[in-house]
Amino acid sequence: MAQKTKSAALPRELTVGDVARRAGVRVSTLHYYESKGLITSGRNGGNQRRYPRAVLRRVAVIRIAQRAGLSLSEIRQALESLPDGRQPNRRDWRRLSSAWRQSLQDRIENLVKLRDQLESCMGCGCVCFRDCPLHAPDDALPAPGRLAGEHGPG
Amino acid sequence: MAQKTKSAALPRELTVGDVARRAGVRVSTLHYYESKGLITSGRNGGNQRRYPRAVLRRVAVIRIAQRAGLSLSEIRQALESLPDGRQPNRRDWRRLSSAWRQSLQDRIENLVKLRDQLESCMGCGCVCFRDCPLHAPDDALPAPGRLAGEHGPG
DNA sequence: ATAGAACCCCAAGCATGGTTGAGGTCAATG
DNA sequence: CATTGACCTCAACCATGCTTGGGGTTCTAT
Repeated sequence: MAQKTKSAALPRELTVGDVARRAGVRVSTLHYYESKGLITSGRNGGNQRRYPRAVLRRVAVIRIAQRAGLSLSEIRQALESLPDGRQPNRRDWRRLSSAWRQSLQDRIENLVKLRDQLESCMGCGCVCFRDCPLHAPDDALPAPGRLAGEHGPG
Repeated sequence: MAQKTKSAALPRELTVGDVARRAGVRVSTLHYYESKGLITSGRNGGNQRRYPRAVLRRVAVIRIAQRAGLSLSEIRQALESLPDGRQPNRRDWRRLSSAWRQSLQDRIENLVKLRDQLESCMGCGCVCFRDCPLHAPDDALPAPGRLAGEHGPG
């Protein structure tokens, strides 16, 4: 027996159930991430997934990146930039996080701009939104199926 | 003839095409908004939609709210709080914008927190994300089909 | 009067991010 | 050895926010 459902002492390999429980996601989500190339798994004799403990960090990082507003495909691309053979180290993660921090920063700046103009602009009596600083025709709307009031797309 | 495709002088009523052009959205989007109860339209003798000019502001407001991270159903609810008979005035819009500003503010604060913890946390060597301030198990992920890197369920 | 643009409605389709369920296998326990 | 829970795959489904297309009508210009 490798590990129990009720976590035994420091098992070497994790089952999907283990990972799901520890990472706080559903098994179906892990399957989904795998299908999208965000994580990978080994298989045991009976074709069941077995994960190294490092997958926990990986999943955590994926979730964090989602909260930062990245799509799964963006996250996948970023993760692909991690070293191939060896385990990612501190430096590797730090590199990723810097890039993400920047895009997060941009997002924040946009929202702050919006916030600061919101009241004056919606409160004003102007007829013509075309001249309004908030009227951004080609501008980025939330991508369908994403972000949220940091709420939770469904 | 009420108005031309190429805007004549201050037409009283707008066609869908007019609204689409002026508001910078597709006709299909206006149909969609109507189907979701975000806007309404009158009809002419031939069953074609006719809009008062006020719809322009309404659409603009919808777009702004989307950028602020609200879902269409949240926006619809907010718009329903507008006065029924008369045109919304400055005060009405201001009330809406205040509420939205607050939710936008919350969103921003969350993202800032995330940003400030991102580097230290992803860069750190900790094994256990469960103890990490970035590990927010039940926490709000972007709602599927929404927001985006201010990009696009979502 | 007639062509062509613009409009109508409806159903289906797309993308994202998952979840659910059916039908069947594997593994740990008594 | 049998049960039971965990796992497997695959297809279908859900929600959001639209877009596309088909078949038919109405407008506007000439």
